[in-house]
Amino acid sequence: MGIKELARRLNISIGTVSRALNGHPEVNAETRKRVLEAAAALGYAPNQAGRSLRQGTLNVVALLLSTDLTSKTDTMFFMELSRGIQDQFAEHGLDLVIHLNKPDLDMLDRVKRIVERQQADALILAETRDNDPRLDYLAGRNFPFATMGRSWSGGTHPWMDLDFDFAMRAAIDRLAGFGHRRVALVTGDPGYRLDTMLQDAYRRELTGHGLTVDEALMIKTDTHEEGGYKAMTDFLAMASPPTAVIFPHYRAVVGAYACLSESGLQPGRDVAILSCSADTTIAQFMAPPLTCFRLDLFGLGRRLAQALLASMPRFADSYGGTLVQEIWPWELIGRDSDAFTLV
Amino acid sequence: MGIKELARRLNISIGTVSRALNGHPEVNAETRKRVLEAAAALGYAPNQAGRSLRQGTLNVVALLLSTDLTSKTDTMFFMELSRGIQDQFAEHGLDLVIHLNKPDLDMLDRVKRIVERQQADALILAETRDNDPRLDYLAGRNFPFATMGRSWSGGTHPWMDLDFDFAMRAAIDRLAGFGHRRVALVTGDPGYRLDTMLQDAYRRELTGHGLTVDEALMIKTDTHEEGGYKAMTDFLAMASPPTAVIFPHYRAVVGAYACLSESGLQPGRDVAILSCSADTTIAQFMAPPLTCFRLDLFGLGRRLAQALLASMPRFADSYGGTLVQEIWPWELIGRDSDAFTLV
DNA sequence: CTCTATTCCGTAAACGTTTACGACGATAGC
DNA sequence: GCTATCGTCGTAAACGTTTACGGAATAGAG
Repeated sequence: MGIKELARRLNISIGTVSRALNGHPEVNAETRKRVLEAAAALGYAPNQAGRSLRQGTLNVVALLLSTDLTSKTDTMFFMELSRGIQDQFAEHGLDLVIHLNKPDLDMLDRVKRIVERQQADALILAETRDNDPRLDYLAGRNFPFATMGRSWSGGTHPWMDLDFDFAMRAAIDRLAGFGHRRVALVTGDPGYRLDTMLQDAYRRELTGHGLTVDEALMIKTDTHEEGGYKAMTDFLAMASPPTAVIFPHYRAVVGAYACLSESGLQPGRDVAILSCSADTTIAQFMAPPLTCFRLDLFGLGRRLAQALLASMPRFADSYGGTLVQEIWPWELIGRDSDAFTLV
Repeated sequence: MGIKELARRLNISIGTVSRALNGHPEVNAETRKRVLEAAAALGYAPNQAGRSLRQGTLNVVALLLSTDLTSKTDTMFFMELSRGIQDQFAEHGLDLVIHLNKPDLDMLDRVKRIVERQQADALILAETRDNDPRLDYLAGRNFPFATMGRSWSGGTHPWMDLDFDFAMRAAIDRLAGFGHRRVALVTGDPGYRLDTMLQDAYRRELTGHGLTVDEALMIKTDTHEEGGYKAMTDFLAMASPPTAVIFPHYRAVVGAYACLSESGLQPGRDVAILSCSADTTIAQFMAPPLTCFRLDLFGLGRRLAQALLASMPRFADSYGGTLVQEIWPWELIGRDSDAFTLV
């Protein structure tokens, strides 16, 4: 059922049929009605390959994630984010598809392949690194893209990010208010923009509160359960362990809880645990419930999609065409995991 | 940089260039070498739209998931599964892309769109229901697809599934061995094939062990943290609560743990908790560690991909062309959450 | 009635590939 | 020396759309 067959049955030229389907003005209202009805009745849907070939556009935007990421950090974050992105794209008939990159394949190669084979009209990248060759490549080819998370690379491209400065300030405010003076931070492997920003903000806020920065209290490790477990083990083995630990990634908290439980210690009584991650359902049901940050992931996804659309020539006029680089707000949700005053 | 431009620079016809790139035999070894080198040097990559239009194939297989699923159940399962699928597809130059369906869109409509607009060569579906119109539609259109999970619909299509009969037998064997006689089961909303199979197996194994089936001990609710919390609350409010509870979905366990903790009860001492879910890292780091099932998700993904490929005419000869409908094994990993003998 | 403007629609080219077909020269068989 | 075979390659059609262009019919203006 191509457009040719549809036109034949209607006894109309395929040019007119195409125009009718695509809402061009120069077609009689009566014939348009006939065409649309016939298309619906016969279940006609335009072939993407043909359309793409002609207009050089696919109506597909790809979100590239690594399976490494998805097995090591919070997958829920991206699922919710995707919902928002998709919602915004739907208004323009765009589809979002997720490409998962295998760990043995270089991310840059994967990006190149998507661009060169024209498998998407635009890209959304996450897991941005301090220096990220993927962004430089895309910027160099003038390929539309947006990132979740800042980077030093890529020049002026649209991005959305979270307010890590605020998060650290709120976190250390709270912990200092509870009387803590030895506050630790457990981040991921160096190189990710996210982690370096957290470290910087951590240092700044500590000194801002008149506390000394102890490098031994900054552990860089895997951001999943096992990393959290190991970090907590290391802390407990110290001569003077921290009284509070910030785990930006919530999955690390699960490991830390397990470690404490094995030692007969209890989060929220013996050690304060605080996370800078997005508030997932699980945080609320941990024992004790975890202090973390609530944000509107769906809205963030929508905004990220808007940022990208504003940078695409086809859609720029609908969005004012301005460059979007924004910090998305979130809010600290105090729960029991750190709610006790140090004596 | 189309093939035309490439041919022009080499002073060869585009036909020969195409043949050289695609490994056809009727091209001189010397010219093939020249073509391949030039293609690599100039960064030529075939345009997918053009290729698709001509051969009617995209080299893309879509995995369709609902965001409803991803926000309510175990996302890790599908991430790991995808790795395996992708690994197998890579051997044939196929790409896997994930389409997320918004809850307000009917899954069947989404399937239809992918098929009619030809956005993929084949489909992989999950979340199979007892009666699943998606499968009937695909089977009717003769569109290649495979499912993760059985169904009554769709006729003879390839699928992979988990051995729920074995899981229930192993679980109830173990719990009965610990002396339990009142074993509860918390499954998801009715309609999902997975849940009905679990319920059937549960009934069968209970009677097989000489235990009576108490319908009050079978709760159907949401399969995430909140559902687990509620179910456990209901159990505790009963006149004679169950001494053991099977939560097939591990996220529900998190809620159950929280509920028990609030009541001053401890899993693995006061109540036995056992899960039939795949063993994720988090299960191992819960307090106490969760008894559940270990399986090779990567291998399962590969096998699922093989099942699909065997049903696709293009690849059938590489796989013997036989129909694959298999039950994938898993193994019970006993941990502390249920490891105590009832007195 | 003529001229022009407008409305609507058909024709055909173009997008980038792959591939059936035929052509050409070289080699071999007789 | 004629034909048959083989290896290699160029030509052109085809895939399903969209759209620039031009033409026919109609309406409006004078």
